[in-house]
This record gives sequence, C-alpha cells and structure tokens, in this order.
Amino acid sequence: MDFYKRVTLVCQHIPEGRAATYGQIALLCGKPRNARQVGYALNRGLAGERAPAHRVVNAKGILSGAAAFESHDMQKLLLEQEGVAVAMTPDGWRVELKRFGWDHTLEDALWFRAEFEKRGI
DNA sequence: TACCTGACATAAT
DNA sequence: CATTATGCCAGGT
Repeated sequence: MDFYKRVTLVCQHIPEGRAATYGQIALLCGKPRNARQVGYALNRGLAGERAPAHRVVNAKGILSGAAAFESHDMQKLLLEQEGVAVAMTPDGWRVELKRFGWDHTLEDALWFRAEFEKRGI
C-alpha cells in the first residue's frame, strides 16, 4: 500500500469550495491513525502539484499549513477565492467546518477503496 | 538502536 | 468554549 499515492488521489477529489481535515483524508486512505503523515506528504510535496493542499485543515478548521505556502496568506486567499470564508482567531485563520467541511459519503469511501485496489496503491 | 520532531486527533478536565 | 495529556507513526539524526 502506497499511502502517499492514496493521499494524492483523495486530495485531488476534495470538492472545490470545501475543506477536508487531515484525519478525514487519512481515514479515506485506509489509515485512520496517519493524520500526521498526511501533513508530512503535503509539506514535502509528495502529493504532487495537482493536489489542492489549500483545502486541507486540521480538526478545528485551522489553516495549520499556511506557513508552507509561498506567501503566508496564500492558503487563505485560495480558499476565499473559491467561496470559503476564513476568519482570524487567536489560533490562526479558521474555516467553519460546519459550513465548509467536506461531508464525504460512504459511497465516496467505497469508491476510493475500489480505486486503490484498481490502481494497486 | 534510541531519541526527536511534527501542515494531527481525541478524551479528559 | 480552552487547556492539557496521551496516543500516533513515518522520517530524520
């Protein structure tokens, strides 16, 4: 199982205008306890250029990876550009997951599982 | 091998 | 809500 390739595939399917959490992606990749590795993958560019890393936030909705972008407010701008409201809080910029979180379905999860199998990753 | 680090998560307080 | 403690696990040194 190639965890990072799975991360790439899942990230590429996060809908525009929505934000996914590290834990959610790890779960969809079949490794529910590897949330930190999702962050590692994005930070090191292991998910490729095509993966919308700006749509990935932590469980509280904080843009914890903002510092890894070209400019410190790039992630915020990219999100706002697709309609996601970002507010400044004591912890940093945050999106309301209640409104902009990616509520993936069971079907999504099953599709990914099948796709991993099909691609042998 | 042993220890440290980190784009994390969750339960307890 | 906020703060703390624990668990987690791939990578790097």
